[in-house]
Amino acid sequence: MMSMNSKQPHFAMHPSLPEHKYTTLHSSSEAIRRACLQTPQLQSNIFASLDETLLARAEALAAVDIAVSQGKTHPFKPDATYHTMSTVPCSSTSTVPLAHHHHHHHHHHQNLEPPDIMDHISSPSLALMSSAHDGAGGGGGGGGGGGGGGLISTSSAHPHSHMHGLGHLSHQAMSMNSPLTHHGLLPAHHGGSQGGPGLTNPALPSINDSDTDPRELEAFAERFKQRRIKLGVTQADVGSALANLKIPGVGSLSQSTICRFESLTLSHNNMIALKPILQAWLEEAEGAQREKMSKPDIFNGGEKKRKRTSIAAPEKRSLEAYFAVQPRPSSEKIAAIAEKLDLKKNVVRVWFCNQRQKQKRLKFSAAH
DNA sequence: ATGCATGAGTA
DNA sequence: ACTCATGCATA
Repeated sequence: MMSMNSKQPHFAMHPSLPEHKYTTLHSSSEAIRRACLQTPQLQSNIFASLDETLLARAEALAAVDIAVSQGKTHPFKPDATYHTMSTVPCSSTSTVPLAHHHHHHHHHHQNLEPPDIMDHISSPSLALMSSAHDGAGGGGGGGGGGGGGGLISTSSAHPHSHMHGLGHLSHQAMSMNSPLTHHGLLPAHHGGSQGGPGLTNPALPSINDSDTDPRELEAFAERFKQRRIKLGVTQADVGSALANLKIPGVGSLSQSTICRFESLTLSHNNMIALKPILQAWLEEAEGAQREKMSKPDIFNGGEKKRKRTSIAAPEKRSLEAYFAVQPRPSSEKIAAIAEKLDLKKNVVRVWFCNQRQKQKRLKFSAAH
C-alpha cells in the first residue's frame, strides 16, 4: 500500500509573462541529463580545459540546438508554472528554526565575465556512464549503532500549512562539520576537529567517526531499507511515523526524504543528521511490530495544487552547457539566459541552485 | 525516484 | 542571492 499524500500548496506568482517555454513533457532527455550529471567532474574538467576554439565550436552547436528547439516547441508557450494557490499563502509553519550553524566561510565569488557567455554553449556529451543509483547501491557491512538523538526544532504538523518535520537541521557547513552537533542543539561536543574522538555524549549516539563515515552511512541506509520493507512500511509511512516518536524537534518527513536517505542522495551532513532519527524509528518499529498506524493526513480544501515546471529538453541542454562554463552566473547572466531560453528568471536561477546541489553531492560521493 | 520549488538562516 | 534541507508533483 503505497500512500500518496497530498498536502499543502505553495504559490508563486508570475510576473505577467504570458509566454513560457516549459512543456510539460520531457522524456528521454532526462535520462541523458542524468547521465551527464553522473560525470560531473569529468565534464567540468573537460570544459575547463577547453580553449576558446573548442568553445566556439560548442557555441555553434548550442545555437543550433536552441534554434531547433524553439522552432519546435514554439508555437506558443504554454506556461506550466502556475502554482496555483488558493487562499492560504502558506506560511511557513514556524517550526522553530533550529539554531543554525554559522560559518562557512567559503564563498566564492562569481566570476564575472563580461558580456557574452551565453552565446557559447557546448553540448554536453553525454552518454558516458549511465545509471548510477537506481536502487541503492550495495554496500558493505558495517554497522552502526547509536540510539536516538534529539534534534531540533519544533514542528507543528498540521493539515493546512506545511509542517516540516524537523527544523531544518542544517548548517551550511562544509562537508566537514558535524551536523547537528554544533549549534548546541544537539549535544555538542566537537573536540576540535571532526575526526576527533573523544567525547561521546551519554544522551545520544555519539557522533563520531563511525557516524560520519560515508561507508557506515551507506551500510546503514541499506540495512534501514531492508528492515523497513520487512516491516511492510512504505517510505511515506516512515516519514509520517517519525512524528509519533515524539523526539523533541523531530516531526514528520516526506517520502522524498526517506527515499533520498535510502538511496544516499542527500548531502553528507543531512545523512548524518537523519541517521539517528531513522535508527530510532527502526528500533521502535521493530520493537512494537504490532501496532502502527498510518496517519491520514489527507485533507484538502479547495486548494489547488501547484504545478511542476518542466523545462524542455533543448532548454535543459542549453542550461547544462551554460553551467559547464559558469556554474554561478550573475543575476544579469541569469536574466540573459532566461530571456534567451524563454524561461522565467527565477526558473533559471533555481535551476542553477539545484544543479549546484546535485553536483556537490555527486562530487562528494565520488570522492568517497 | 526525481525535478523544480520554498524557506530559513547566512553572508 | 546563496546554500542546505525538504517537499510537492510527477515520471
